[in-house]
Amino acid sequence: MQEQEAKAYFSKELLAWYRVQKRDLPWRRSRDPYHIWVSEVMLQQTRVETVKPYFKRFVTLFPTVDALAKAPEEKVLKAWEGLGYYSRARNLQSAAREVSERYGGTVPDTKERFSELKGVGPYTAGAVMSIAFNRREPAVDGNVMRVLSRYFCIEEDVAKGGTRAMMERLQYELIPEGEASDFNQAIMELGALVCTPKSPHCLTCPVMERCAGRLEGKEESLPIKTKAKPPRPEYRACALVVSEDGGSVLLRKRPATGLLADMWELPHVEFAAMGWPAAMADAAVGDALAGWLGAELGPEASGAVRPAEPVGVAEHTFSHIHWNLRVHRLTAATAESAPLQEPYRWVDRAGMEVHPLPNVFVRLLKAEGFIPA
DNA sequence: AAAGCGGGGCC
DNA sequence: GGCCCAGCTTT
Repeated sequence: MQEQEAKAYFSKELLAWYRVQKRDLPWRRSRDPYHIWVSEVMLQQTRVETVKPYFKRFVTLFPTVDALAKAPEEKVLKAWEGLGYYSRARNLQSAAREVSERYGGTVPDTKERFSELKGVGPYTAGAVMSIAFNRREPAVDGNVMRVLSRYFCIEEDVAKGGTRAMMERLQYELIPEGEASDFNQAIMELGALVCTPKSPHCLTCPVMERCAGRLEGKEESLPIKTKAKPPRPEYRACALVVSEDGGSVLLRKRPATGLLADMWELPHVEFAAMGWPAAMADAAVGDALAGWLGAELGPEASGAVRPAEPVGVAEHTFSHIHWNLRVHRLTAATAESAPLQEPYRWVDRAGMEVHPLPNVFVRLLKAEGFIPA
């Protein structure tokens, strides 16, 4: 049957190509399932080049499951700072604690057990089980969806759950006996290096001859995916409060759930939540922000917060929200005269090392000279 | 099934 | 400036 031949051809040629072309990546130098696991979590929605330095630093700081389990959460988040999707880090540490307690620090080697851990979904479970233990499990990510939808000319919407399940069955059939680790890495490698989202390099593709999408002239239009909604705008006033001696800045810790959970940030507030007009002039924003922050900090500090000057506008786009931050420098009484209560804290330059900040605030503090560029 | 959840690279 | 990406969790 022709389809069986197309499958056997795909598996054989892809594996041969991978043996020659595979990249030397930091996590491929380790056989430690924990290291493979860390790399797979970091690689969720994140490019290889971005992950490389984070991975090296992370496994140096936390070389074993037990080391990660014992570490303070702030240190883990700090090691993740700038990578985004911070729940990945918190879930990974939670899972490490589970493995440490229930399995004595040994990573489970079955998909059933491993999948019970926090932050481990179908992709990560399949990836770690196949790559680290050579188990025959599919691991369908964006690369695999793209490669399979093109090679087999699958025109179903890859955002649908049913399509994903079909891809998993297909990938499972394609895995040659005893070759799950290399084959799964090979198909992802092809997606990363050759079968790229835009302008795929078909002429150097090891399976071009029998690629149905290519033969139909659809390699650029596959995979078919429904578009994401545009992010909704949020207009916010943001306070850059530097202490009187210039050595500290006022930060606050975010709640343990939701956007940027457990991260630190400059205090800010949404215009709409305060009933402020979005088109408010700078002077009015400074006054309103000072009044709001004074109330936030409590009676002792109230009235001690005063507007200084507008700094400018910082913008930051998340996958679902677009922040427009009107940043103002403010002055405030410092620790001695007005003790702060949580979640607020004065943090000096050295203290920045233990306070994980989202990138938008790191950039802001660098631009204002508080963090060295 | 849809929405929430970051950030950077690429065209 | 828009689009895309080595996903998981919650609702």
